[in-house]
Amino acid sequence: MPESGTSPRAGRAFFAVGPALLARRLLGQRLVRALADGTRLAGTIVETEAYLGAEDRAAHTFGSRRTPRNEAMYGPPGTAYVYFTYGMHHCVNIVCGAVNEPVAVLLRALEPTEGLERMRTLRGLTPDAPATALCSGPGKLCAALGIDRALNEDDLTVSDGLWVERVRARALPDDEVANTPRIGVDSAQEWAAKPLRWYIRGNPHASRRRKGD
DNA sequence: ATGACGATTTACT
DNA sequence: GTAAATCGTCATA
Repeated sequence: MPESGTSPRAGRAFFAVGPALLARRLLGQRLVRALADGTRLAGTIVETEAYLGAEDRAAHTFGSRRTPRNEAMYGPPGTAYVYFTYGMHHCVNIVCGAVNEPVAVLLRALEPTEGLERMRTLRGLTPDAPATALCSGPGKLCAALGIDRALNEDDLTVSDGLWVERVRARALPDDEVANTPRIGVDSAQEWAAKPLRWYIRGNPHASRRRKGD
């Protein structure tokens, strides 16, 4: 596959854990996108959120809701769940847990490492745009990497278009990670306050909207 | 068929 | 800080 000289691709076992654990373990790993023309884009995952499925009022699968849109959430761990929202943005999740357990991790921000010029083009930004403007939010990240619904339901353990590379064998130490409530789920009542968002402390590429960096 | 609503971003007051 | 942009999806009828 197109991975000479790179780190090993994350396989099924890496994703077959609960969403809170996967969200935590994805930090510091590399998300890679191969465009149709072969261009390789990549970035270090610096911000994630866990969505806990049937019990989680903020999740698309709350109450075990199953529709054409969220069908990917019921796929095997390592499946991409890409959805379109607000009439203009895409967001990408990685399904985890067990088969038929609709839980996933939303990828919220990357520190871009490969293909920054192309990312600027895809984002519609000028060549002098700062790197921190490229992937510092779930919608921005998808635009910068050319991720849309064509990738929905892709299996990241074998996909030629999108995968995760394990650039570190162990999770980041706790003192380098911050944990806060999720963004944009204020209407989820008691679930809005649960600390299910993680980001690399002090990293300038994370989205920022709440107090506490 | 209709209407309300987003797991957001950007531009403004 | 507030508001507009913009449209697919889903519940209701």
